[in-house]
Amino acid sequence: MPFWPGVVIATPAHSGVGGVLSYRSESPLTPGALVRVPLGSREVLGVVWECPATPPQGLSEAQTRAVAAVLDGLPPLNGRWRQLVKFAAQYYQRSLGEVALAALPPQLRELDGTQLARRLKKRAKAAQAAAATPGGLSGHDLSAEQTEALNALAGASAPVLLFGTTGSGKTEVYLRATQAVLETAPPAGEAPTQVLVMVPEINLTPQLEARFRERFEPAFGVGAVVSLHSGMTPAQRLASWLAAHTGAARIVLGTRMAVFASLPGLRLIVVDEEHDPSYKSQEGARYSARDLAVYRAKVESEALANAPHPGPLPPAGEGERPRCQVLLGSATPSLESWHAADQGRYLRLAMPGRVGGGALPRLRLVDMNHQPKGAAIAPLLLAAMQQRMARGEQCLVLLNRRGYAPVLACHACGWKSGCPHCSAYRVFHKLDRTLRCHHCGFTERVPRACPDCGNLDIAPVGRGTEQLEEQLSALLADARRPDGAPVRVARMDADTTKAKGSLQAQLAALHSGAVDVLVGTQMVAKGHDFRRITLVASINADAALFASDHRAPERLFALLMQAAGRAGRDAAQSGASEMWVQTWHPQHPLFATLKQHDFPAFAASELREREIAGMPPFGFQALLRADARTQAAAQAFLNLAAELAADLPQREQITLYPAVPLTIQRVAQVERAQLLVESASRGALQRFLSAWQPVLHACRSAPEARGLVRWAVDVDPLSI
DNA sequence: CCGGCTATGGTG
DNA sequence: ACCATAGCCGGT
Repeated sequence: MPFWPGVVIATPAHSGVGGVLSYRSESPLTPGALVRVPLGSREVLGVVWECPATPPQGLSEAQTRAVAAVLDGLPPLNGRWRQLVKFAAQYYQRSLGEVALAALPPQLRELDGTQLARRLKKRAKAAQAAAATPGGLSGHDLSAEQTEALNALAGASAPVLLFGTTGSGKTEVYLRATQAVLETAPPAGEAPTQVLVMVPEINLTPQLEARFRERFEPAFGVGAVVSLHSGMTPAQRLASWLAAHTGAARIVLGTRMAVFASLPGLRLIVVDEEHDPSYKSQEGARYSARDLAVYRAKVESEALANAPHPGPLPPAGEGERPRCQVLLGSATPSLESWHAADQGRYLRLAMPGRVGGGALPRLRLVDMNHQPKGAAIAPLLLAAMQQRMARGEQCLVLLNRRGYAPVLACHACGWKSGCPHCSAYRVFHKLDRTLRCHHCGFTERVPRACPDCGNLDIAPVGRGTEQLEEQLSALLADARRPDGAPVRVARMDADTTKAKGSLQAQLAALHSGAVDVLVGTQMVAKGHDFRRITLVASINADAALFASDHRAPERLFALLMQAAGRAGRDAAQSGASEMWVQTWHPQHPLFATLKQHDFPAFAASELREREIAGMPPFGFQALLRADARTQAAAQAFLNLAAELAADLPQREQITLYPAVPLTIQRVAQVERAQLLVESASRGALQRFLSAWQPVLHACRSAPEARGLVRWAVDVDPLSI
């Protein structure tokens, strides 16, 4: 008496109903079990989604093939995990199998049952060797604000938005909240309790991992804390994933991909810097790990593991403490989360003070209209920096542009260093004498003379971190530290940190005091704990003020706030810490709220504008993106898709905008275009997009779209 | 006339 | 997605 398991595999949506393929098996298989199944001429990894005892409709028994192997050494993926995957696939318009398989470590696809058994055995052995040594957890004193936040968190039934200023001790709150969860014994027969902590960038995992290990390994054993991100080797990723899946790992730290980790005992999800755009994936399923974290906590809290659709949450502050909580932390929350808190869907907890009572740096605006022409750094700012260094303090100088100059130009004929493959300029990198395209990677030696007219007078236009480093070194050549030594300027950006270990080395140099001035891109603004920095300067932030992207102001506010947070972390020095911002528009209202460190006022004003414009979080958006050999083909695909949407359900609640080229129209010889889809109703948008999907598949092979390379739907896009 | 590359189709 | 197959140019 055979069974007909429905299996999902890593294929796009058009194959089979919902992407579930039926196979045959002599014994019943548990949903969530991992299997190897034949597909055409090869064998692929799949996840059992259902296992009916009746044959699938419309298929004869002869048309179904037998499951090749069951990876029965592994416990099946539970119903809550499957519900998360199902939701993500539906919401972001991808196939179930694609999302499910992307959520599993890639190495799992290559292992057979025996190899897997060996890995699991190795894992179990390691876990035994690393058994916890009894003992308490070593923690510091908490501030009153931290204590209050933790108490409120303990009773919260809704997602919690921890609005804590830079230096307010959010990480300590995460650690204590984690501790409280891990110390709670699970009900008999249930998996050991687990916590997921997400950070926006791989760079930020090592220091966080160190803090969590230090705090929890003594009590929970080596191996209780694991990381999960794309920078790990396939073997490491598999090991971490298995540890999480089997419950051996109690804490998983990771980037956005970690939201899909199998965590059978999950009781708390922390999303640090929840506003960070890195949580939104930009390829494959374009999911928001922050939004999925909120959804996942809800699913994990459902009483029944296999409940098909989780119900609505009670209002914030009421009802039972959920089985799994979610804690979103930021000094400058996303407007989406802020609005959710305004509406009472999230519980907002504020920590406005800095640990140790230090003050936030004072904002000083430099009006660039009244500065000497061409000066990178205003004289007043330079003088302030010199004073700091004379006192043995450090300065951080932010410029969001790597390389020496964004363009190289010929003064005789007007040639510019354009990229032959992209509609963008190649950046001049002086150190290795190259022109590099930051979009497609195309790199060439800098030409000796203008390639068009042969003129030798080709010169950099604009300024990047390489040049700023050079200029600051020259300007500070005579500056001295208290010990009489010359001042040292260093640079930190993607170019100086890409070698393995170089970021750590640079951070160490800064901590040891070997560096006095650090020039860097936004990378330096993020999370790193700089102790002796008392002055932070932003050299050129204006571009973001007038960008057409409606999210530009909030990103600028977050960046400057975050950068400011690097200053004065050492309470002893914080009295006089300063944030300098050079701008051509000192009267811009953004700076008024920044000066007051008044994020709530900034958020309120941004939200008012969003509401008037029907923008998120008041309206809902999706993008249909197309890449093609020609711009015409890309737009033809989009226009056809729009035309053929005429009779789709919910069409009257949807606005389809005309197809337009992207700002950077061509990248790596591919022309790019997009079409904005808008609706006042999230549900209507969802139903429309689902119905549109088969139309889009059909448009793919339309003659006018000849040359189409690929297309994708981006739900809740970050930039439009 | 075979081989390599790109376009098209199918997978249970 | 991945793989297989069919269709178009170059060496011989």
